[in-house]
Amino acid sequence: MHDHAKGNRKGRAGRKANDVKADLIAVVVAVINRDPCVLTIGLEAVLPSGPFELAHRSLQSGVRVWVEQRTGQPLGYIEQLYTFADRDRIGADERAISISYLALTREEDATSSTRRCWGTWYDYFPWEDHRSGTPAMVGDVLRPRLFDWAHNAADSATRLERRRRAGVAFGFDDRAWNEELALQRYELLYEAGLVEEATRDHGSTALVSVPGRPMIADHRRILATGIARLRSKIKYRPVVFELMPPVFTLLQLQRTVEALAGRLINKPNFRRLVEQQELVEETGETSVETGGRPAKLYRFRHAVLDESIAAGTKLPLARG
Amino acid sequence: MHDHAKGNRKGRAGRKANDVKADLIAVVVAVINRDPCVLTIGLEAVLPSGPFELAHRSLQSGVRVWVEQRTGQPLGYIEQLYTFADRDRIGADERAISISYLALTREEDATSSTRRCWGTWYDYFPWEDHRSGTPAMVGDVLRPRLFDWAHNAADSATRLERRRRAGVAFGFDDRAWNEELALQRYELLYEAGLVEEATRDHGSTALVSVPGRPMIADHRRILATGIARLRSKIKYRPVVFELMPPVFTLLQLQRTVEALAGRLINKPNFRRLVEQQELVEETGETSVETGGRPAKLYRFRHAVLDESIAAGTKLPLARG
DNA sequence: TCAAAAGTGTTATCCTTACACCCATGT
DNA sequence: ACATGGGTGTAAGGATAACACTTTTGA
Repeated sequence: MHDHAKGNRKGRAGRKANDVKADLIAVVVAVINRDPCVLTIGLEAVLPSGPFELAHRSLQSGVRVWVEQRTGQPLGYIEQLYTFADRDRIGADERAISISYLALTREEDATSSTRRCWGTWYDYFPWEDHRSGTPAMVGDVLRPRLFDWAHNAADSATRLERRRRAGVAFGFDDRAWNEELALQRYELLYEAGLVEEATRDHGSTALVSVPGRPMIADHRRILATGIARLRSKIKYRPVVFELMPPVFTLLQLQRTVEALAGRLINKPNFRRLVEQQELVEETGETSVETGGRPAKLYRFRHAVLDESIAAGTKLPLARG
Repeated sequence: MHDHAKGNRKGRAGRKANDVKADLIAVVVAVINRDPCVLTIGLEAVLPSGPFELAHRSLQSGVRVWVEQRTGQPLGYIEQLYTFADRDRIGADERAISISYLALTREEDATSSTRRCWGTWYDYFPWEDHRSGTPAMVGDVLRPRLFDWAHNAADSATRLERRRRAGVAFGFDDRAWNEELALQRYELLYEAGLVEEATRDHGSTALVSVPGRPMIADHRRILATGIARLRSKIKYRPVVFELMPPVFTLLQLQRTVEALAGRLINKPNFRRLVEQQELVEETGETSVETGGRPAKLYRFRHAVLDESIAAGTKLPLARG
């Protein structure tokens, strides 16, 4: 969708002062060995990207071209994440716009090219993995640092506000952890000056950063946006299957969802959920896997993509 | 969010062949007299828009500037909708990118400027208003035309596929109507050549269009995107209040939601839903309105924006 | 007195949640 | 035997949906 033509545009004059550079940038995700991985290029923490060019048929196909050229990784599902503009740079006569995309794929080729570099996203966001309980660093490091930050605010209204925001984002003060708030958490840490990018951007070096690998420019924020979007999307649209092999067991499926969500889920209930929504069908085969009773193998029912597009109604409609 | 700076960019060379023009374009919504209205400029069916300029602090502030300059309408809530590129135009050496936004506001000023022009969005999408039952045109016009289109497909697989897509989008064949599919419906009609924009874009004049006012360029598709987004969003985020006066009755609130959703909702259940989620609080006053018993007046509890950010969990978490 | 809108209650049903428990295989 | 993972059952609690009914005003 969003790919058919725009009509009836007035002819344009030549390039003008307000023209901008448009960059395409991709968060490419695969789950490898129960770890949610993101594709970076070279040895640096850099997301694959490139300029949008005349030759590209559309923005999406531009993303495909760049990623496949630079990493050799073919992409499956793609969706747009967000578009943002550079902040003014003094003396610059041009600005750049970044259009970010989320892409899902499978790493099948064991021959990991040097161009292709997969890394767990929890290297960048160690506070996001709650599969073995809340990480110690959340209580030991983030909580005191964030509370300090709150406490150092100028007025008491701001102090309370910061406390509350930290509490909501990280589940302090008896609040529940919400895995979908990945972006808010990163932005809060940035605002509090607790990630390297913040001190780097502002030229200050005062605060010691919190654990978690930084990325170039604002790539870590884009990655956080992708994680948040994916964690929210798996709940109402069957996108997980883009990350699965053609045939899989229900536990493999569960582990994949757990990897993305960063939390453990209840096995019996998860199975019922999947079966009840008729997302999968048995292949008839069973797997001869590591340890335990052989598991039935399933495949994704591609038909569900057509069928319902799950209503998702929350409105109490009349005379139903 | 998404407004802090990008760091460490390499210096850029001067303008290059791949630079593009970036347009900002806004779907500005208000509900006036129980009708969901969209802001257009002049007498034409044109959404307010303008180029992104060096002077703008960010994309969002650029949208605010343009809309307020062109229409005098102050904007409240704003969110990004989608970014897309023009299709190649033969011989063009430049392309344009459109970044579209959804904005919510209230029309308070009864002195409707000539610059400001509000029109029901159901003028553009008459098939979307199901508040008085399914519009006759859906069964009388759209259904036969879409079935013809399906029937005229080259192969039988495509015929079936088209039938199914039409059925899902418009609720044919005993399917339920889903108000969130506004964009799919428009795109289906475009693909079937049943809206003016389609024949205009392809230079053909063969088919007679279906009722519904066309817009310039692809503005109608952008509007459909905004409608779909808003219809989906009101279900899980309290954005309706951006469209309400500071103080209102529960029935006014219900009518506003109904206007947006294009369907009637059940009064008692709606009230419970609102009260249960503690979205509003009584002002203590009652309204002396048109006909019937005086209604309690409510105001939005802005606190809810902070509090929960409603989990929206669909995963069966373990040992919760 | 009636129309119109405000507001309350009650029930059946479904979905989610939380457990408890048994099955099949390899070592 | 037991560890590991596969797989089923069930009962409590909450949310939703459907509908019936009472209250308060103005014309």
